[in-house]
Amino acid sequence: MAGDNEEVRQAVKVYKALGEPTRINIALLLMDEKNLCCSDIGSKLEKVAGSTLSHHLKQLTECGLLHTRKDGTYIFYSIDRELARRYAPYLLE
Amino acid sequence: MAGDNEEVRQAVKVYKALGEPTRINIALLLMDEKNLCCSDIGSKLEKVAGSTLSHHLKQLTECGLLHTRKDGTYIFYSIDRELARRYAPYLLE
DNA sequence: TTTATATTTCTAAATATATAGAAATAACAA
DNA sequence: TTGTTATTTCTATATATTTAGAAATATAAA
Repeated sequence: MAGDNEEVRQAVKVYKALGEPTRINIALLLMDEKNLCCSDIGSKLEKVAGSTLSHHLKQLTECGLLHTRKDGTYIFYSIDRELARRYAPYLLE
Repeated sequence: MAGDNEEVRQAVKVYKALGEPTRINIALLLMDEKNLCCSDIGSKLEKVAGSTLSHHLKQLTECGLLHTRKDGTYIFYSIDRELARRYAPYLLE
């Protein structure tokens, strides 16, 4: 079927990542503020355990939607705007 | 948080619907061919039970991405291109 | 070194989803 | 009416996901 190619597989991953309230909110947060670390993000959401947050950030990163920059103990997350534009430009509004 | 509004809730539903291989393939099929019934779609996918297909079509319809038109025993499905353009213009490529 | 902070990994439990067989419903055809 | 086809709903099961506590890792600060 159509989806047996790499492109569609990535689209599925991206959409699966965005198809969950906490994660789409993380993406929306990062559209506004370009660099936030895990605990910044945690403080802007309501009551999420660190381990849960880490899990969500992993999914968003693994589908290619987030990039990371390590700085000391911190990891700063940012959106791949190119990819957002491609698959979900709705986020850019 | 940001996602506590209707718009974001619909985005989540749409992305959740598209974040699954069978369903994104159904959406892609319907981008090409404007009106297909349940069994047409089934014959273009590989081995899906009717009940499973029905379940997927329900999700795609409930998030607003598909419209239905009943004609006798058949139900014809079509994409809401407006909504696809809004949330996932990637489908239009 | 000891302590504190940021984040991840491990583990387990609760919940959700995908899947399909069987029975039900609906519309048409013979 | 009886039979046939299209689709859905019901039910159950297998699999995946979400969640978070606890332990582990990594870096920096005192």
